[in-house]
Amino acid sequence: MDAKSVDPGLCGIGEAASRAGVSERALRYYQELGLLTPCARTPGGMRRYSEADLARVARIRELQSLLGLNLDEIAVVLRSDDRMSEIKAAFHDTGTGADERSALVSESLELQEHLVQVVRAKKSALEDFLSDLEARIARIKELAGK
Amino acid sequence: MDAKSVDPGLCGIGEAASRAGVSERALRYYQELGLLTPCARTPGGMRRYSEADLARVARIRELQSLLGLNLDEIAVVLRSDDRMSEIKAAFHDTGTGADERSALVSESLELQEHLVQVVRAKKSALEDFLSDLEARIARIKELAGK
DNA sequence: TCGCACCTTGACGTCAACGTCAGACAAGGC
DNA sequence: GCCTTGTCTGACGTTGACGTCAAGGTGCGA
Repeated sequence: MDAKSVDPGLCGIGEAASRAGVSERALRYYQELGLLTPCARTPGGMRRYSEADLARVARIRELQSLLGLNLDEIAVVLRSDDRMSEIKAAFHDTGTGADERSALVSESLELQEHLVQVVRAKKSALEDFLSDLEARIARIKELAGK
Repeated sequence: MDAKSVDPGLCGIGEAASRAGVSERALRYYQELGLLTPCARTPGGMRRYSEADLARVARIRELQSLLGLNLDEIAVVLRSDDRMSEIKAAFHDTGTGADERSALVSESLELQEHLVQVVRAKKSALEDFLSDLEARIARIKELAGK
């Protein structure tokens, strides 16, 4: 092991925060809630974040701002995601029982499809809102004369 | 005035709250922030809400949940709405100067068009999110075998 | 090995958007 | 007039999502 002990592609909490556009406190808070555990620590105990970790932060922010979910609800979604990649990783593993596995898959599927319903509802509500807004604008322009 | 002194179509804060799907406290709070002043009070000082008031509450909730605006931002939007109806009402009134009026109109127009930009951005972000979600689901279904 | 920037874990503070409670007044049927 | 139910105005409490310190450890170039 003559390579640097610090893996390349991993960064500290400061850079992670600025690259993800959140505060360091937010990252520690997400960890507190079990939303995001940095992929590694240095021997001295300092957090190291990977690209995947940063992507996860982006997902969290998206679920927050786009769907208006709170962090507890986001935890549910993320945990389901994690189960899925777990299953995908161990897909050919005979260790996990087939029925148990399919139960997890269908559970996850259900959650994702529920999420789709939520997003679709939000989207159509947004479209209604948008056409209403445009009607308003048309009336204002009309009022503005010519 | 032999009619009941309480106008029909107006309701107290309790009914207003339950019909609007919010708490009484929320209605009082919106009033505190200048978002929604009930159209009338009884001689004894009790709030009376009209249908228009209830529609305004619905608008507030829409701006909150759909666009994720906070109540201060919502206040700006609503105030602009109010200015517009004011202007529409006094459109043929010679009292308001033409230049002042057109200034208000274009100011309001600007705000509404900014809002449209926000909504469009949100909508397209939501569409991206949705197609991502559907791709996920497809993969899960594939994984689920047949 | 020193220095300094970066990081650690508590622990308390903050802000928005209400929730909740107390004590008193209002409305309307009997 | 009385009683019940609804509502009033403060005023303090709560919750989520962090912000902000304090007191100390870590990493690493000079």
